[in-house]
Amino acid sequence: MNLSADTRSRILSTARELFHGRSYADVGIKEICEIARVQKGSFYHFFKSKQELAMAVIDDMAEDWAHGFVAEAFDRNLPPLERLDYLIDAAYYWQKAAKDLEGRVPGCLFGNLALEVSTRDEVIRARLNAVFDKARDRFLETLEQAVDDGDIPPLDCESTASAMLAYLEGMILLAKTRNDPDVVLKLGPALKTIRIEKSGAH
Amino acid sequence: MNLSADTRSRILSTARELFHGRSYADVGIKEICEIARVQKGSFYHFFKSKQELAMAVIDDMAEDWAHGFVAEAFDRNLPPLERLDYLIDAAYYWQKAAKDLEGRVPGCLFGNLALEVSTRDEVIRARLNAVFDKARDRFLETLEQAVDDGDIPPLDCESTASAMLAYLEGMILLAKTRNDPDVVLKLGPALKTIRIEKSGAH
DNA sequence: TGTGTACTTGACCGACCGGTCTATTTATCG
DNA sequence: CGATAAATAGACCGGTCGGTCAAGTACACA
Repeated sequence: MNLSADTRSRILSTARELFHGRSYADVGIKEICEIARVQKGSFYHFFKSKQELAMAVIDDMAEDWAHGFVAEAFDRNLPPLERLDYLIDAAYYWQKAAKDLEGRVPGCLFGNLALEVSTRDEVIRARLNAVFDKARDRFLETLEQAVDDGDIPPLDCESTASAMLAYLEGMILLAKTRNDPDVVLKLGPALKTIRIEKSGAH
Repeated sequence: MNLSADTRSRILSTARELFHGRSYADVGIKEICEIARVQKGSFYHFFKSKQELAMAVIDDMAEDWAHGFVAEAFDRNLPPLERLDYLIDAAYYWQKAAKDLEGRVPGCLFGNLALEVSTRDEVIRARLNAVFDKARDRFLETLEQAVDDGDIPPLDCESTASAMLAYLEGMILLAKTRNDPDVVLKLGPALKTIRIEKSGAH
């Protein structure tokens, strides 16, 4: 059980790194196995297909996110608007660290997979969609508290939360295309300016 | 010359549709040739590699963009802020039409390619970067005029222009992941709220 | 009419893809 | 110990990938 659990997690983390650093289609199972020092038979003992591996990778990373820097950034003890600053910082340092290490800004694994795979694989698309929904909920609760605290005038919290998520992904997309993590730092401040008014009151 | 030019453009438009609707890696040269009714030898007479085809597709679409709906949306005779509304509308109808036709929101070809390919292919990445730079310039001139006209208070036009581009791409990414073009419509209004202050005056 | 060039044809190539299969080793537990 | 199942090993499979090539056809201009 111990050894096998280790094998599985070695596959998982290797796949995660490779998918994130390159792309889903570009990384083959053979390569994953070689780097994880696992044989193909073992691989298919734990994952019945590449698609299932992708799902596991998504879940794994979503889990890490939820308990990692996202949890920190969206710390409820922080003033709501300050959380957004933390988030930008975290996103920046993450991309920066990856670039310093690998030479390339890898972007957001979820965004990458979404654009690469979601027209071709409905199952993966749905999973990514769920991850984005959870991320949006973090923005949502932050916005609601900010409104409650009087930090910002009332607005359509749900739409604005989605808009902020979109902006975050857009920034990272641009940073990846420019291969420059500083994009996140430079564009970050605009996150807090994003507003969608309540549809009733315009 | 006429016949061959037709062959080339048939390859180009077929590849464009397929790349946009699915992904770069998922579409093979064989399939492109079959749909374009062209033999492989002819294909390699016009394009010396799949990479070169991708470059041509990017240029082709960027050209169409520049003279198509982007030119209309960024019409200098329109009030600056109104142009942004046009842009959102155009983006929405485009995604909507594609979904009605194919059942899937295809997203933005440039964004799709950027996230799929830019960690692996420096040449394509650079080209996509140039396309984004041009798009940002459209936002830039719009913002500068809006400031000149007194429509909005002075701000860091360049950063804000990039931020708006990021937001546009982010919206489309989300719309694609949700497979719902309405996302663009719902999140569109926030585009105009995006602001990055001049770094001197904060 | 001959000749060079642009274009087309489609068979062919080695490499690699995701995935299968059988045999064998290792851990678990009575 | 013996039995059962979990895990590993790695050869193997059909199919597809991007790309090549030799042979042919169509058309320019002399």
